[in-house]
Amino acid sequence: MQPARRLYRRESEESRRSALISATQELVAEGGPEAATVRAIAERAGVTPGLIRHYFQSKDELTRAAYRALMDGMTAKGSDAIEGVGAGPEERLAAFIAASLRPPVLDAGAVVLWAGYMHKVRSDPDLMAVHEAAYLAYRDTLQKLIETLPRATRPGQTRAEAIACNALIDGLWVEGSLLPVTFAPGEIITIGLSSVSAILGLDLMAHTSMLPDFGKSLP
Amino acid sequence: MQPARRLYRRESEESRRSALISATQELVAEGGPEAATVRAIAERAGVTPGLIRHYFQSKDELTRAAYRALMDGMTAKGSDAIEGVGAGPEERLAAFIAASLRPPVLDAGAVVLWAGYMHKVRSDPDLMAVHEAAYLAYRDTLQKLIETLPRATRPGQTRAEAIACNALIDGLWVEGSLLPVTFAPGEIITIGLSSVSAILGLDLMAHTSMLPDFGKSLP
DNA sequence: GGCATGATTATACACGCGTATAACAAACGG
DNA sequence: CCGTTTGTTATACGCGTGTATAATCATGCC
Repeated sequence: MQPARRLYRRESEESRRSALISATQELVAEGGPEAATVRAIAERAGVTPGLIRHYFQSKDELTRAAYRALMDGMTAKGSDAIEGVGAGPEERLAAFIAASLRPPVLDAGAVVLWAGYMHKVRSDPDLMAVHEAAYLAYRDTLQKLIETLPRATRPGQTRAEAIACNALIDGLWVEGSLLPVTFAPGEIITIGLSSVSAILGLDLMAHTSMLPDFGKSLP
Repeated sequence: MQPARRLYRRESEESRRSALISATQELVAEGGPEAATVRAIAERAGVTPGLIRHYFQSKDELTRAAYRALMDGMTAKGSDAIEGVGAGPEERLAAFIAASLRPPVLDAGAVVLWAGYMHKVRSDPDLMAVHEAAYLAYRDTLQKLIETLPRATRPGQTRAEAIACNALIDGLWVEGSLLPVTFAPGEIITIGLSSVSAILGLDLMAHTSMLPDFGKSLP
């Protein structure tokens, strides 16, 4: 009497791939890259290890797919934030910034996941291209939002401003996620909005009325 | 005739420990955390693997020591930058910022090293304390520099400004290191200085005359 | 200059990793 | 309802990992 062979259901290629990618992301976010072993990923995704090699040529390919999905998801969340919001340029910019500095984007797991892939990004040209595309897409969205503001600008000015605002948001994203205890609730968003305001020479804080979670949180 | 036993010299505990720590940092910077195996570290440090356990109770302890050394070194380089420079508050602040956005601090290896430890920082309370101390020390230096500026300030203002400037510098540090090709030489420093200027309401670019590598690099 | 000390090397072990391949069974067409 | 296909499981292999322990020899002391 040996243990019965495990029962299973056949599923679509798409659902299996996304389950494996999600499992990989979760494990890296929780325990760093070394926690995302083939066996752990399979268990998390509810399959046996061998199946990974049926959908991905190697573990490395799964890793790349997971990174691509991460970056796509993060830029998508930023774009979503400016979809439903009102037409005023300041409101749209404020919503975009706030969305990047609030869960689920502002999240320690996301930062650890992002950081865990960093060295692979530098050594793998394929991942480097993904990273660069995502970074430039985010920055470009930011720059376009900045260019719609009612201001007079010098040539080249908005590029520098977009780089600066992007860096500011990135830095707040990392620190706010890693040391949440150090900051009061909403403080990260407030600092982000007022600093971007200073860089661009306007007042985004006056356009936050329709932002969620923004009652009276200024420290 | 078997191969002769390897010759060696006895060295001080301090030199062996620092050699092992440096080897660890180099390997993580070059190939990520998984490249820093016990055997690779030993080879890089010019010893055999067993010696690591003679100076560190476990590989994990060596890892922690390497992270501590990294953070201490980075904050020290920032402090160094404001030592020799002139007494003007703006000049000192500008020198501090520029030093953080230039090699050897602005360096892809350093970013990869920093990122490689991130998940351990989150899971190990000891490393978390090191991270928090280093972050707050850096931010505090920044805040003190800001407070010496000739300006009128509201209570709590400089804290928020220090957080913002710190985040901006961090973001530029990461992006400038990871995508150096995307930026013109000196562009990162220029953007850092002018953005901090905007946040603080002054003009640091007028106080960069004694900065190295700052001839005519404004894009 | 021989001897004790312990820094350093050498060897071995158990374990987990990614990978390869064979056995099985769930779904589908006839 | 049987046969084929192929998604899925099961098993095994080789390798590299961190660790433990024994052997050795460089060094300082008397």
